[in-house]
Amino acid sequence: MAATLKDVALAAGVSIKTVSNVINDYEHIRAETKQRVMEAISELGYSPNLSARSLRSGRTGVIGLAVPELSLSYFAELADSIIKAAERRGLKVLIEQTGGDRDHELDILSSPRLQMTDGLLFSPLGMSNEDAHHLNVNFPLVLLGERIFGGPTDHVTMSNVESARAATAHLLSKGRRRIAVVGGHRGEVIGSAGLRLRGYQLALEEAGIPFDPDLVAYTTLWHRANGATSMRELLASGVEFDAMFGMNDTLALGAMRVLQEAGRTIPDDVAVIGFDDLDEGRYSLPTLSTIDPGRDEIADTAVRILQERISGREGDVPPREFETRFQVIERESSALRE
Amino acid sequence: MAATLKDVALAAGVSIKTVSNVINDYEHIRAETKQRVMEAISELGYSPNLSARSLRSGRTGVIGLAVPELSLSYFAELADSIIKAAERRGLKVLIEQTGGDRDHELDILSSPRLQMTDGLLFSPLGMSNEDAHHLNVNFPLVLLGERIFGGPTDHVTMSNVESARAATAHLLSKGRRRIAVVGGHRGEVIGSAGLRLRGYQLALEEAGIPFDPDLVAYTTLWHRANGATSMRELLASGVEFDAMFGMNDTLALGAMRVLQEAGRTIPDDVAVIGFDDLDEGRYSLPTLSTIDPGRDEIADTAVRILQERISGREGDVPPREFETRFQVIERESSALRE
DNA sequence: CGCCCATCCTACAACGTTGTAGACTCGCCT
DNA sequence: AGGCGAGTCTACAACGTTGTAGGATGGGCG
Repeated sequence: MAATLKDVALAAGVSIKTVSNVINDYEHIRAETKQRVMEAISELGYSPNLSARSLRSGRTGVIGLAVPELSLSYFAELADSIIKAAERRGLKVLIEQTGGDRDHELDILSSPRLQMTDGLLFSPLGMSNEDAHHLNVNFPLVLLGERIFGGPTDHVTMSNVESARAATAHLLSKGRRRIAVVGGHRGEVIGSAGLRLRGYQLALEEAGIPFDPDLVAYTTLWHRANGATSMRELLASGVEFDAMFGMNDTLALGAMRVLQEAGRTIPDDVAVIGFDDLDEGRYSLPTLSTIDPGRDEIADTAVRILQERISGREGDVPPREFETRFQVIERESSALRE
Repeated sequence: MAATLKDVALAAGVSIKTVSNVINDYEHIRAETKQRVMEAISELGYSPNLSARSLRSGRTGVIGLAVPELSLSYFAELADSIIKAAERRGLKVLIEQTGGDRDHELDILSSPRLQMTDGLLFSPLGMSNEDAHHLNVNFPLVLLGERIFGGPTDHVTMSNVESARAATAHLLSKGRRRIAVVGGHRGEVIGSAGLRLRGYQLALEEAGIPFDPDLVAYTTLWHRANGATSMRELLASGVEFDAMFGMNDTLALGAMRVLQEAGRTIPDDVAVIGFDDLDEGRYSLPTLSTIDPGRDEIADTAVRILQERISGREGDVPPREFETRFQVIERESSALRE
């Protein structure tokens, strides 16, 4: 059906290798020959068979991206950034959803299906630091996220502790002293929840405010529903607070909704800040203060170093850690006179 | 590096074709031989080279999905559903972002890069009905969305007219008579905006209410910002209305936010309904009434018929149109005594 | 004049897989 | 006994591409 090098070669009266050379911009070709080949190519509508090319070269030009779910806005926006970054580097992205499930994640690391790709950007949620050794795979892998640190691969992550500290400090700077936290994971030390909670505690410590465990609401997932439920629990518990730090924007928005239902005014009664800088927070009522974790920078760095590993130039460079710059974004939900 | 059939064959003391047969579950193999091969396979950690396989078979097991942007929640949730539907059928999904740009869209239809896939799910935004002939491509293609009707390919779409009519009828049933519309596209007949506006008009007609052009706010894109801007314009224009139909949830949420800023109570002053059933609308304040367009059904149907076309069993079946079932979902933003 | 080198092109093999054709062994039927 | 079909396995070619080795031509230089 589709034209091959052979067809073009026949039409142009040259060998297939010459056609291949034309396509690959080989230098030493007579202008006239080149022209003739080009004409044959466009006449036959030839375009190279990528499977064959990749069989020969060992490269597919495709990278895999494994995330929990695209319906979680954070990962949708991350995927968006990554696809754009990959496009700038001539790569395509194949997306795999793990559902945040550990078994599914481990599956992907060992699955042969992934061989249609040159490397993998991997953002686990179910795996924990003890699973780090599973990252020892024989294909290029760049780890994203906050579940595993010190693993055997390159790792790109946001500055969780620092930025959570800045978020908390921001609320403190508004005169708030009783800051609730929504989204903790019980017992977690490493992982977004653990790290961000640590940042929160550090900020309190700096301000000389004792940590009150009753102010922390724990959730399993970080969906809107969990934010809502957590906030209901906090309110029911009767604990007092004048601010809230949502471990991500989605949680914060879910919680904010419940706060308002309960008649609390934001930011006057409760000042709120989230984390992730989702587009959604720009149009909520009130607009949501947040941490911009530098998503584009994460995407760009991740794709760049994955490509470096794929090209093999860095063969024996030891695993590297990258932390991106963050920024506190003040919007209405925390806009109080300082 | 990686083991090949040859290595396995050598280790098991059989021909490579026998190994291939074992892998492909060929019937007539002695149990003992099979066992020996299996052992060699797991010992060497062999897994088939998909590029070679796809060169031989002409299939990659990957389908493409071209959408405007994943950061638009609707497309993120659509992609989520499609990836899941594809997984159920043993397919992987490669995602391409067009930015809703016509040139980029046309590019994809002619691009050789797509040859790493067996077929394409294509959701254009920039192309219009006059571009329909560009869909005449030599690879399996299933069209999604509302930009092009009657094109040369299979098409899966939601019931735009019917569901917009139902949405409008819902507001009418709440006693509302002046229903503003946010998200019109000037002059558009075909396309989500055109069709949904038509549904709106049909509902009015049925209720014997004259159509007032001043109630329609036009936008270019359907982002939150556009919903917000449109609503500001409507308010500034001084036109009176007691309800609003947002052509999608994102617009509705952006507009709702402005309405509330302006001191209007929802749903008492203005009843609101959107379109898409985004997760976000479940946790907004107030929660957003909407149309569930049957996203999972769209995804499932689209992947199914694409796979049918890929398998070629339907060689000469003419292009088919599929319309999914929709549902009106009433939430707080339109919850009035009837 | 003869040699060498650059230019331009070609033949062939190889990447790892699967389809095709066929070899060989049995047991069973005629 | 001979033939036939089913079961088991193998050799070979082919998918479309690119790397390698090398052939042919012509110009420059000793």
